[in-house]
Amino acid sequence: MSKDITIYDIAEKFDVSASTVSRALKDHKSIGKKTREAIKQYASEMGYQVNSVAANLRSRKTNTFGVIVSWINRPFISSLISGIETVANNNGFNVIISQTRDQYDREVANAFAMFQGRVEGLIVSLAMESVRYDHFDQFISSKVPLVFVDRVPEETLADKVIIDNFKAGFVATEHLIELGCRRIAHIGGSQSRYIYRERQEGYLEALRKHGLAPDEGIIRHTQSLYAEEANAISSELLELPQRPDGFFCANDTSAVSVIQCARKKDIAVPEDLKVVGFNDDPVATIIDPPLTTISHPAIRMGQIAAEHILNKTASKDPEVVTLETELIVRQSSVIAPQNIVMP
Amino acid sequence: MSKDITIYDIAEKFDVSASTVSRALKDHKSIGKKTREAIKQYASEMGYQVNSVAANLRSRKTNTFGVIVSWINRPFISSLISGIETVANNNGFNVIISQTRDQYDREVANAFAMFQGRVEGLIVSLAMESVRYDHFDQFISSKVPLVFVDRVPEETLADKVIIDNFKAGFVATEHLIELGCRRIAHIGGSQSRYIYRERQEGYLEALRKHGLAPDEGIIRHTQSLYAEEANAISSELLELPQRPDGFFCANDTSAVSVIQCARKKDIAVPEDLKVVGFNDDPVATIIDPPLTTISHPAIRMGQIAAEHILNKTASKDPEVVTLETELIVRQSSVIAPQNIVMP
DNA sequence: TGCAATTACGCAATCGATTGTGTAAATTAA
DNA sequence: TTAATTTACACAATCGATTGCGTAATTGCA
Repeated sequence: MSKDITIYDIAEKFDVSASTVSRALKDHKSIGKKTREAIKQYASEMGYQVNSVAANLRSRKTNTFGVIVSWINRPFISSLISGIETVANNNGFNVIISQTRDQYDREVANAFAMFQGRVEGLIVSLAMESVRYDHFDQFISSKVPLVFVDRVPEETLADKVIIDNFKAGFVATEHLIELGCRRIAHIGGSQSRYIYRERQEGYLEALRKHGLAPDEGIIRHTQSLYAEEANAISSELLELPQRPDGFFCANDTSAVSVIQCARKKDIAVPEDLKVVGFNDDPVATIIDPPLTTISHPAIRMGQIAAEHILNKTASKDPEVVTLETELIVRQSSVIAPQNIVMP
Repeated sequence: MSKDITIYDIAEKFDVSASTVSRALKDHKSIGKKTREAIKQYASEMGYQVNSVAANLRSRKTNTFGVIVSWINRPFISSLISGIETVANNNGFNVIISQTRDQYDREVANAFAMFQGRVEGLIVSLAMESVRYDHFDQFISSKVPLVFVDRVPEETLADKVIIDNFKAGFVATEHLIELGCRRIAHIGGSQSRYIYRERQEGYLEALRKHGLAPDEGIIRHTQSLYAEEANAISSELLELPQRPDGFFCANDTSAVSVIQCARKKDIAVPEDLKVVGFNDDPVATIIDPPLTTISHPAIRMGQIAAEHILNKTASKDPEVVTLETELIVRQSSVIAPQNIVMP
């Protein structure tokens, strides 16, 4: 920031006061037409731009949203951010982003930095590790709009935009059962994250409904849902004497690992092993066979979260928005797929 | 932003001046030890946080970087941003992001918004459409550090962090030639983007070096390098009487399209058709056969760009940093791959 | 005890833009 | 022509934090 031109410079030029310039520039009617036009003309010639820092100080606003996510470079997250950015940008807001790398302490640090930065709204998808949420209390008590998305706390501390993870887990699992699977494994995420617990609960409920006994041995949890962990788990499970005939995975990355692992072991998918993932990442249509998975409306989720912040005027009770998902059936579960819209 | 506590509140409490509080809080030695400690103690109890807007106004700084990219939710871009964010965050800077959606007018609008927001540095990856760059002049003339990454203008208006696209295109194509391909098609990006022209030039140079005549009919350009366009092109080219025996694609998305299209037509990859992509997106290892491609150091590129901005003190001449890439050989080009490090 | 050297702070301007209130000058109405 | 309005703008405070300069009070030393 070098020596920019200010309203004082313009005021001096026209031998008027800064307040006149300020008003002229925003077409305030109390400024005479000639003066107004002359000032606007000159300002635009000189490339004047309001100093938003000064304006923000005066107005006590920042026009900025904060976003805290685990990693930006995950398909779901980057689409989420894309949705947030679109809405924010269309409404004159900036978006500042920080990554927790799934670490609790970074989440805390980032939350404080965002608060100090006086963001006018915060959108958060929790770190895998976090089990305490009091670093968000400052937003709530200061009435800064706060929206959790996707990886949300179980308690309703603030607005949430989510999907019905239980139902999705249930639908995915029932789909496998209806296709004849009787021994369905589950690769889940950290059970300290509500969404992964819910997906697992949905899975368990589907087993229960169909009279299948859950087997602790083939229900596994990973720290990160990364390929490495999923590879290790699937290669172990696929060597079991009683090998699973189905997998419900809490994300697509791990589902892809299962398929790749099965191929190495010459296990036919979907004939001998049916796999369902979660998210509908781009890889889902690339893997062979294409992955049956749960669609996850990332962009819309971001848009809705951003809109929630924009519309958050009165401090109403926390609101929970649940978006629809869909089971997208592809060849990793059946030979001739057909989409099933969730009721 | 509600009624936060300010240094004036604290000053009143201790019956000192605001300047004393300000100095005490930053351990200025000219403030007596007792006063200093008492003030700091009280400030932290009250949860005082400096109003960075006010501090920024006074210091004429914003501690903010701007980033302008085409789409956040592309693997390369989101990794780039991840790298930028990491460096910025570690140095106390915020990152604000905007998407051009590959539209020139949005790029212009975003550039002006960033300038008005007084970012202290701007990192840009050009929109596919942009052919004029004068909306960046304001940054240059105001000496706001400006770094172009990846999709850069041909002229060196400002710092650039790039890869050697010509060399990469050359290496990729020569790889195909050495494997016996004699009729190599190219799916390129918009030729108004320098990087895609360079990739194509490298491709052409490899053909030339090996005495192969380029065939305009199998050199195609897409607007977006999206799957749809690439599908149409590859399905057309693979129906040609003189069908190509190799494809060099300017990104992985289109290379994947080629492979999928070939499979539909029962063309064996790599036996009857060898394919090389660009970027090493996650899908490269998921597609079957895994895709031979050019590694693209997205995260490092982002880090370096951010570091450049941090270190930009004197207004030196524009600097160009060229990062190394690597041809990553996988089964889409040879049965038994082996990596080739580019010299 | 007297004077110089510290110590410990306060004052006031500054960073630009904004806005409520006040007031000359110009215009209108009577 | 004079009083009543309007018109068109200036003043000054405000948003919080920062900082150069100045000064009263305390301490040190001879």
